[in-house]
Order: sequence, then structure tokens, then C-alpha cells
Amino acid sequence: MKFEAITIKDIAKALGLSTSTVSRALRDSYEISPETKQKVLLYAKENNYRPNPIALSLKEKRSSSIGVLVCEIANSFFSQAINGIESVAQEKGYNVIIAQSKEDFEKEISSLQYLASRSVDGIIFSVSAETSDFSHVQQLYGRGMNMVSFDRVVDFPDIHKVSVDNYKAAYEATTHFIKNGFSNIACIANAAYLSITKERVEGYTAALRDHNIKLDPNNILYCLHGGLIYEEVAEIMSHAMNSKQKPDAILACSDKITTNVMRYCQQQNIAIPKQLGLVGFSNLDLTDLLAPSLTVVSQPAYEMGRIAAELLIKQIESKRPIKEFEDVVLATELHQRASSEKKKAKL
Amino acid sequence: MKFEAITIKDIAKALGLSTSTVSRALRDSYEISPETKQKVLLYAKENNYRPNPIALSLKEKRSSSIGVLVCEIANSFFSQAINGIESVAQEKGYNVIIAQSKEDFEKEISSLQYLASRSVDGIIFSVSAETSDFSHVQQLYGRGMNMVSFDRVVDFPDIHKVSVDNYKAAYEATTHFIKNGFSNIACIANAAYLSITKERVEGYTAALRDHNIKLDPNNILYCLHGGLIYEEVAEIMSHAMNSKQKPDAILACSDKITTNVMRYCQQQNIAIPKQLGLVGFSNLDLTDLLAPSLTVVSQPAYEMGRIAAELLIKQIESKRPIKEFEDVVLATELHQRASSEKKKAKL
DNA sequence: GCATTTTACGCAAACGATACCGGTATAAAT
DNA sequence: ATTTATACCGGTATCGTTTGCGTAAAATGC
Repeated sequence: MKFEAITIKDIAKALGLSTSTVSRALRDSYEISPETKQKVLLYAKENNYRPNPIALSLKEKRSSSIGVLVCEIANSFFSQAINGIESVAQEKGYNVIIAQSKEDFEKEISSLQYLASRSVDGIIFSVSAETSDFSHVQQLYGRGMNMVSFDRVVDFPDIHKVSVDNYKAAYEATTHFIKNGFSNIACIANAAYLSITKERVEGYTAALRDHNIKLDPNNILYCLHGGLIYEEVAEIMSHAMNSKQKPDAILACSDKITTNVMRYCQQQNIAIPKQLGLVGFSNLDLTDLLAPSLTVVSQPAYEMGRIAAELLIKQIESKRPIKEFEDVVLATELHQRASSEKKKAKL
Repeated sequence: MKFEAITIKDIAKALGLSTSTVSRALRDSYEISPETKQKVLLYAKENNYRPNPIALSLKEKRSSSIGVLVCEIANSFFSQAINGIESVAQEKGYNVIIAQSKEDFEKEISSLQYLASRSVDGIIFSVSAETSDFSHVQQLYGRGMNMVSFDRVVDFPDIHKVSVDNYKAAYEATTHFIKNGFSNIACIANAAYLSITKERVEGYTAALRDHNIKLDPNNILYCLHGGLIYEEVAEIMSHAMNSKQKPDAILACSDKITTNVMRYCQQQNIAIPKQLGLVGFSNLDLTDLLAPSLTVVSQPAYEMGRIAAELLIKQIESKRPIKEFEDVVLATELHQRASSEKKKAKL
């Protein structure tokens, strides 16, 4: 079955006009008489005429659609970000085409290829946990695709970037632990290559250093697959908790890692925060209802999405190539709750 | 800036052939010599040629894209469902364009219009909480748009539908309450017009009837805006909990209502399940970690998305109009946890 | 050796909309 | 009466791709 819409030709035929006249009448050109205009406009309205966007796209060489590549939609951070992207896109007459990498490098490449081959006008992307080599991105970008790097940003300079101050976020979270009497704090981070991982780990180590706590390298733990599957996190936790120098607190550096750490603790009957303090990065809106209520670092995901979309669309609609690139860095929020409550007084 | 891709014309010019020859060589037509074919294929591969989907769309009168209309992306049920839709779409070479109604009737109409005007080949939709009149859907469907009704299904017969057995889900949840000694069970449902609301309320009332509990009409409460905003739920809860016959248990009939009821109870220091039992519809994957762990009815959202996408694509690709319409009804799962624990023995 | 078939390719139309380049009719100016 | 201006509208190329038709050259048949 096909959905047949009325075309400019149908109007022309019905009214005994040429397609060019109809086109001009619809676009309110000065060289069409008011009577003809009205006839055309009326007929168009009555028959619910909509210009065929595909024909427009072919002619204008633009599709008025933007691609979004994230690792997973069903993740509170990304779904909120997509929400923000979608709101701006809708305002500006673009539609949003989504693709998921599932934290898989190959799927990321094919997804980008897919979006590019679908003639999107631009792409907002967050790289997968497996991605250490950005040449596929650089190649696409170099060939003229409009792109905005988002959340997990790439390391080359001439591109718009939207992210949060991960260094500060981790620094504050770690400091919060220290102030509450935790000292042997482990950091479970995402894959080591990611910008967000590097920055968060740096913030974590800096906070320890600034408070004269010696860093135990074994306390920095990486999830190669972004903690997407429970087993990955469980194994890391199990290893950490069975070591001699077992940590008294965990800084979980992603949404998925956070919930999986909690799940592990519940299954192993590890009391939070008594036996183990926990602060997690999370954008879920019910972390305050968890047992115990969870201290979280939350990101302005919706706002990030909006800004990324605005930058991208501005770039798409710019007449000349962009020379000045934005590096937008937003602030996170630390919500202090029960999962990191005071262990003992310290300073 | 524009992303310029190589076209069939470029290949033709480079190789001194006509576009038709190149086109046929790429499609492996028998009327092209093996040598020419190889030359073309090689050149195409080297220059990373991809057929322009927009030109194809214009010619074939199909866009190989499907629209998805949900009330909100940032909702675990819908993001999981979109996940399922996206996986099937990817397999079959379609892309997914998303639109949100935000539970708003006007936005639902404009979103559908938007999707239709973007030349999607079909639409999977779940109506908004405000939607009681389906004529806009019926009109679009009647004009030949392929559509699959999903989750909150419409009431006309000749359309594919994918939903869950809401009657049974609510019946089981209510029975579970009764078996655990709760008797004055309130049901906070979505907007009254929605299929899911009607079915869930019916299941609820049937369970009461079958267990010889008299139904108090005041115990059926509706959220006109789907419980999207906290205040809506808080007001309903406040009214219920301050009534003479205040309920000893709540059946929360949607994701948002469930979390907002929990939030209300926490703020008002209402102990669950001691003062108030709670069972909620929810697709969050960490309801077991809430305080108290939450008894939930979960839906196979991913699977629903997959099935809906498969039905839609089958319909799109069908040569003749579909005569037989599927009404797929999947089972929900009741996860019994602490929030609805035994109050006193009964039976 | 001529007629016929086969092979291999080019030409042009079509999809829907736009825009440049025209053209015609009426009216006004010379 | 002829030119000129103005108002209004049509023809056609274009975007990238496919496809029916046409046709030259090569291959085959007798």
C-alpha cells in the first residue's frame, strides 16, 4: 500500500495552470495575480497539499534531518539528551534519525555510514566505549559532514563539542567522600580511551592528591564495554571486594555502572554506606527513592541535547564553513544522599 | 557546508559511460559486459559510492523510513520499545524517525501530520493521554498511511494492534493485593479514554468482584495528563489519603504514576507497605533496588516494539492491501517484592 | 555473403518541486 | 500607430536514479 499525496502537478492540472505558476502562487510570488493565488491556495488547502520533502531534498541537496548516534537509547542520560535534541529539531523543522552503537566499535562505524548514506544534514554523536581510534569520524567530518561531538567527545580540535565538566564532577564527588571519612575510594570508570573516563579519573586522582591520600593504582578500574552488561561490573566488583586492600567507597562513573554496582551490593549483602560508600553518575529521576537513597552526580542531559542541536543546525545553515568552534562545558550537580553518609568525623 | 557524495553521474563521466550503463552495472544487469561491470564496480568501491536514498525515494515513492509516535522518549517503557523498533528497522533497511506527543492532543495531531509530511512509509503510534477522539488517526489511515497501533491502541478494528493483556495484568496485581490481606485497594489509572486504562480498571474491578470485595467508586482515580507531572499525582494521592475511607493499597497504572506515588509517600512519610501497599506498572530495571523493593507489573516493551515494527514493515512491503489484521496481545510479568508484602493472613 | 540475432550500450522520460529564462496580453506613453 | 512598460504566466532544466526503447556493432545462421 502506498500513501498518495497530492502534488503540485495535480493542482496545476485541476486548475488548468502550469506547475511553475502553482509553485509561485504557493510561495506567494509577486508575479502571480491575487485571484490566481487565491484559487491555488484554496485548492491546496482543501486538498491538504504538502510539498513533498523528498523532492525538495533532492533539489536543495539537503534533507532537513539530523542523525543522532548514541550507545543506547534506553539509558536515562541519552534518552533525556535525545529529548533535548528533538525539541530543538522540531522547532527548526528538522527531524531526528536515531542510531545506536551498543558500545560496539564496528556498529558505530556502520551506524555513521548508515546515517551519512541516509543523507542527513548533520550528526550529533557520542562515541562508543570501544572507540579509541577516531579516524572514521575524522574522515566523515573531513568530507564535509556537519558534526557535533557530544558527551564522549573526540580529541581533535576543529569541531563543536558539548560536554560537562567531568573533572570537576569527579573531583567534587571524591572530595565529598573524603570529607565524609572515606579514604580507600575506588573508581569504576568506563573504557579508558573515552574523554569522560580520562577526565573523571583525573578529577578523582586530583582530589585524592589534594587531600594527601596516596593513590592505589588498583583502585582505578575500567569497564571496557561501558558496564552495559551486569557481569562485567560484577566481576570487577568481586575482584575489588575480595582484594586485601578492599575499598570502603566506590565512585561509579556511569549510569549503568552505578546501578550494576548497587545490584551487586544487594546480591552480596554489602551494606551501603556502612560497608561501602557509593556515589554514582546517574540521570535517573528516582535515585532518591533507592535503598539507600543514592548520592549521584547528575548531568544536564536535556540542556546538552538542546545546545548540541542548536550548534549543529547553526552549522548546517551557515553559508560559509565554520572557523570558530565551540567547546561548551556545562556543570554537573552533586546530590548528597544516604549512600555516601558520614563514616567518621574527619576535619 | 554541504556533504557532497559521489553520484552515478560522476562515475559515468570518469569512466566515459552513460549513467544508465553505470546504473545497470551496479545492479548487475545481464546486459552489461563483465569488463564494464568490473570497471564500474571497482571505481564505485574505491570512491565509496552509495546510491542517493533521496533520489531513490523520489523515484520509488517510498522513503524507507518509519515514524514512531510516543508520548515521551525519556520513559523506560517507550525507550525500550523504540529500542525494539529500531533493531528491526535496522535489519530491514529502514530508519526510525521519532516524534513525541508529550501527552498533548494537539501535539499528537501535529506530530502525526509532521511524520506524514516527511513521507514516512508507515507509523507506529501510541496515542496520548488526552486523546479520546481518534478521527485524526482514522483519517490518515484511511488515506493510505500504513499504521500500527501500539500500547495504547485505538478502538477501530481494521488495523494491526500490539499490546499487552492489561486486564489480566491488573487482575493479577489486584488479586495479589487481596491475597496479601489488602482490601481497600485504590487504582490510580491513566486518562479514562485510553484502552490501557479501561482494560486495567476492568481487571481491577473484576478481581475485586471475584473476591467479594465491594468496589468503592472513589477508589478509581484518573490522571488526565498521564501522571507526567508530579503535582497531578500528588493531588490525587493527597485527596485519597485524606478521605475517610483511605485506601490501604495503591495499584499505580503507569510508569510515571508509580514513581510519583512513591515520591509522594516518601515526602509524606507514608510507610510502604505498612501503611500503604503499592504495586506499580513499571519497566525500570532497578525497581528491585528501591526502598522498599517495588512489586511491579512489567511489560515486554522491547518485544512489543519488535513485533510492531515487523507488522508495519510487512504491511509496507505488501503488494496488496492487508485484509487480515493482527491483534497481538503479550503477557505481562508480576514481580512480587516488598512493597506489597503480606499485611495479615486471609483465607 | 547476406540476413538475422545477440550483445552492449546510449537516449530520454519519469519522480516532485524550484527557478531561470522567456513569452504574451493589456495598458500606457510617445 | 508604434513602442514600451508592466503584469502574469508557461517552458524547461535540474537534482540522482531507474528503466523502456532504440541501435550500432559484433556474432551467428544458412
